[in-house]
Order: sequence, then structure tokens, then C-alpha cells
Amino acid sequence: MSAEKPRRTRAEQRRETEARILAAARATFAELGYERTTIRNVASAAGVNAGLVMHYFGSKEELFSRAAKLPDEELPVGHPAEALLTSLRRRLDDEPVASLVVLRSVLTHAEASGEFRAAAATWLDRMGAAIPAADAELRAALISAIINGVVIDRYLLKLSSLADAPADDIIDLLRPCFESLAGETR
Amino acid sequence: MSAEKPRRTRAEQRRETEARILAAARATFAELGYERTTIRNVASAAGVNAGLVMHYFGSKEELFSRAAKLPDEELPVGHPAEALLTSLRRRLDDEPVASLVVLRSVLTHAEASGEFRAAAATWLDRMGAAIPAADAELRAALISAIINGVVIDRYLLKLSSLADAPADDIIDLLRPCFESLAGETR
DNA sequence: GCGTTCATTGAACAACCGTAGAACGAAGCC
DNA sequence: GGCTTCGTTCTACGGTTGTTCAATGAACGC
Repeated sequence: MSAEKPRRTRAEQRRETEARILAAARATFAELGYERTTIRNVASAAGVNAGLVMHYFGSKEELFSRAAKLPDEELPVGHPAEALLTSLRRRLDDEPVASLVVLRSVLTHAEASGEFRAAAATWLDRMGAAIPAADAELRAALISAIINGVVIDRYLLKLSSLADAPADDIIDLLRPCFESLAGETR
Repeated sequence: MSAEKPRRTRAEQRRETEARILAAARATFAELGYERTTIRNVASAAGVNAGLVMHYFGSKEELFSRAAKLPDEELPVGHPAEALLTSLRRRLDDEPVASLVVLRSVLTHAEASGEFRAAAATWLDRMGAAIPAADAELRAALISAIINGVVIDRYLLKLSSLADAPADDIIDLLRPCFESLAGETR
């Protein structure tokens, strides 16, 4: 019944608490967006005081910036269409929080769109380079839009038809779209 | 130089002011989302006092509800794929504010998603009925997701590749997708 | 003309926000 | 063991927000 005393060192304690705050921030930003997320909210979800969050991250802006950092996804190799489908599958299967925190907040928080735009730009560049067509850039942008739209409707708006469907069905139905846009069987 | 005096009747004045507030609300909600939009903000954009907005609409919630009312779009007739493309074109060409106010705020304001979900449901129903396939509902949902994704990336995130492209190019590139999903040439 | 209605304003309130800084207590160092 | 460091909490401040309400003055009905 009594709590154990792990006797952590100060550095450990600090790192662990900071990670707990960051996780709480990610979850809260993803669920509520930037504006409705409050420092006190994140703090209590992480089981600490609001002042501590400020002490560690300096400002709400900074906290968001740290929470919204995406592990820059390396693109799958292979034919562009299949590579993109794999990318979509990853975002449908894996915990969607990582991309939702950015996606939702970028729609809420105007100042946050810069980082997202930058990440999207490099993504589109690499993607466009793999598509053998004159309007490769636009085609890549459309594929990106489709992926965003599916993720948004499924996880943010939770439209039932999409939220309930198995990921496999979605992938299969979208395969012709991706092949057409990626200029595979052109 | 001096302002003219239209000598409007009281009823006219009221209707006109209310319409001006509603227009300002729509524009502001579409641009800033629900949370960042303030009553004072809308009021000053409409050239009136904040108290008046309250007096007319009762609450911010109600104001949003009135501003987010979509004129329920009648679906174009014809082959499903072409009908849907026409629907997409309308949303790309026409002032995108009407759908943006809903789309952006529904992502910001959790309580507002109910109305959107309802509108989307009837849309999906009518759409699914026109698609000759067993998984018509999912197919319709995917098309809806694509439309949403394109509108979001073009007008909300303003990703350059999509924001700069002519609507015609987008439509042409997406036609095979819509045909595949609508089961046209199955 | 006169009392009534009503569109419109201005000031105020309670709640909540991000943020700052003082205070405490335990870990770290010598 | 004693001084310092630092993780953590508490309290408070200034600003903004949604909302309320009394006051004003012009349109209205008679």
C-alpha cells in the first residue's frame, strides 16, 4: 500500500518530470488544440504545479514548440505510390497523437503554422522528386492533402464511416488514387 | 464629405446591423477559429459595440451557431464522380468562407462538431446511395475526406503548391481518384 | 406632442489566463 | 555537518474574456 521510495537522483527526477509534462502537453494539445490548452491543465495532468511548467519551458509557446516537434519521418523506399501508402498506414496505425498535436494546433494557432509549413515543404520536395511528371509538385501536394484529410476526418472529426473502418480497407480503396497521382502506371 | 442620411426605418436598421455582425462573425471565425475570435473583435469589425452583439445573439456560442449555418447544399446530378467533382469545384471557386468557418472552427471548438457531423452524415448518406458498391459508405467518406483535405491545405494551411494551383488542374488530377472511388468505371 | 419602444452605448463584474517571484525542503558537494 | 543548489509549490498581478445592466437618444404609435 505504501508508496515505494525509488530514491532517484536529482537529474533523473528532473528528466522524468520534464518528460511527463511533455507527454501531458502532447496529449492535451492534440485533444484540445492550442488555445483551449492551459498551462494549469497540462500541469495537473502531469501531476505537478503550473509554475513548474513555466520554470522548465519558459512559456506556453515554448512548451508547444517542444511538444510539437515531430521525429522527422524518413520516407519509405520503393515505388512512390506504395511508399506513400506505407506512410499513410503508419499514420493510421501508430498512435496518431504525434501528428495530431501538430495538425490540430496548426489549425488553431496561427503562429504554429510556420514549423508545419517547413516540415511539409521538405516532405513535398522529396515526394515530388520521386514522381515522374511535370506537375510533380502539385501531385505530391494532393497526395499530402488526401492523407491529411483522411487523418482529420478519422481522428479529429471522428466521422463514423472513417473512424470505424479498418485501416486495410482505407489503404486498398486509396491505392488507385495514389497510383494515379504518383504517375505509377501512367 | 458629409455622411448621407438614409433615414432607415428601425426594422431595416436592425436587420442590416444584424447582417453586418453576422458577416463579420463569419469572416472572423473563418480566419481565427472559435477560440481566438472575441466578441469585441467581431463587434469592432462590424462597427458596433460589443454589448450589442450580446443583446442580439445572446452568447458567443449562439453567434457561432448562427454564423456557421450552411445553406444546405443541393447535390449536383449526373454520374456520381462528375457530380462530386462539381461539388469540389464549387468549394474551390466560390468564396470559401462559408465552409471555412465551419471547417476551421469545428477543429477548434469541440462543441461545434455536432452540427458539422450531422451535416456530414446526410451528405454521406445521399452520396453513398449514388455509389454502386457494397462499401459505398466508406467510399463516400473517403471522397469527403479528400475534399476536406484539399480545402484545408489550400485555404487554411495555405501550402503553396496547392494554394497557387489553378482549380482546373486540381480537378483534372483528382478526376481519376473520384472515378475510382465512386465506382464509375468499375 | 407625448409617452413608449428599442437600437445602441459605456462601464463594470467575475472568471480565467499566462506569467513572475518569493518561499520551502530535500539532494548535492566540500 | 553546513552551505549551496535546485526541484517544486504557493501566492499574486495584470490583462483579456464572456457577459450584464443601467443610461441615452432617436424612431414609433397614438
